[in-house]
Amino acid sequence: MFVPDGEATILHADLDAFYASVEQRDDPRLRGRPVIVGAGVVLACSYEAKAYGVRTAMNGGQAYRRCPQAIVVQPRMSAYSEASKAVFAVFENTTPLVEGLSIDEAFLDVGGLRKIAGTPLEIARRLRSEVLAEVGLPITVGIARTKFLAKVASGVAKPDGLLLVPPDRELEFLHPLAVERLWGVGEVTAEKLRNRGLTKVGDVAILPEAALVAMLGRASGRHLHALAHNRDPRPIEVGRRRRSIGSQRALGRSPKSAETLDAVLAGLVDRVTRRMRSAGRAGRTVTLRLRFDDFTRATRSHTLPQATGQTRAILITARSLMATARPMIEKQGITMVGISVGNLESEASLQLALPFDKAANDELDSALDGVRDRFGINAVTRGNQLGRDQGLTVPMLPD
DNA sequence: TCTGGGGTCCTAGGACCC
DNA sequence: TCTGGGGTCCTAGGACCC
Repeated sequence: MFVPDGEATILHADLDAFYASVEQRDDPRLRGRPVIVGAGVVLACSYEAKAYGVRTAMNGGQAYRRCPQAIVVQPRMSAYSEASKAVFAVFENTTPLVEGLSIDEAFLDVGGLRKIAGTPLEIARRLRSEVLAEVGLPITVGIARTKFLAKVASGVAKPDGLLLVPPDRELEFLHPLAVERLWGVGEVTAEKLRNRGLTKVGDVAILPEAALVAMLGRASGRHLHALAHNRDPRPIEVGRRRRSIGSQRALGRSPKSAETLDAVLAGLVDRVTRRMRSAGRAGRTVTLRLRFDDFTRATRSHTLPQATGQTRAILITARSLMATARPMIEKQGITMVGISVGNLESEASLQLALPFDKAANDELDSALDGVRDRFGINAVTRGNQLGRDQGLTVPMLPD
């Protein structure tokens, strides 16, 4: 039996049904009951709702048919972000080696803490009880020798679980699992594998790397081959920074005038640039994202010579991208518009190159407030089936 | 009433430079 | 007349994740 070097010292900590758990924590009437967070689409659902077949990203009508008695609540993003900060404080208190993956999950390396804090298993047990005691949320922890395996372990252990994969039993654990358990295998890849009779990780592990590369492309093939053989040398990366900041908005199916689209665009740019400035980031590449009636998508992007966080510069760029996309929009009917800014730099480097003109920017911000008021784009509400059935009107824009 | 909103990474072709 | 190889950046599209 192959026994890899090293010990299982990587923890993957993942909050269970995060948004829904925060709602149940804050409203005792929701505890023990099926809870759905989200308006037109399920952003999160409690395990009680999952038992009825409700899933994240399911549309509202479908969720309602599966679980009519579910309680639907509007998302409260600020509450989630606060809860996330509190949980990450517990992580940081456990070890300095924390790599955040998203609002509700992180890797922690607890190797080297044995003398002062105990074994990884002991540390994980304590972490779970501290998160519960201090933040009031259930959290699942997977422990393994690699990041990938720790994440698979927490996925298997959910909800409210703890699972350690001993280094001498890794393949025994991994190979019977469904390929969908592998990080990076979604619907499309799973279907390609299924078509060739590959449903378990062990099935994939039998194939030579070249066969997987031919099937899935170079990066995906190599990635999958490595994971199926349990190779994942990536260390914990502390202090990763975001590479883009964006905002998007669904528009419904009715036709949009050019003025309405421009107001929506201005609102999105305004929101994105405010977030950039408060994060102290500036960016060079502006991307316009569009979705059409038939759910096809398109992007148009432009890279500026200098990074900026100014509303005016980003808006001018966004407008010209929109102009190039005009014929497509008229032909296909637009249902979603988004703006994101990438190639981010920190604002400190920006200050050297391009002084920030606060007065001009504030002036533009207030002009944009006027645009928003005129078109009411932040006040738009659109009732939906779930909301109406609950006697609620669910706003499309929580802000 | 089918279809949020926030991200990451990879691929592939073309422009451009050396 | 024919004709390198390598590298970087930009743009557009696509898969995937939470």
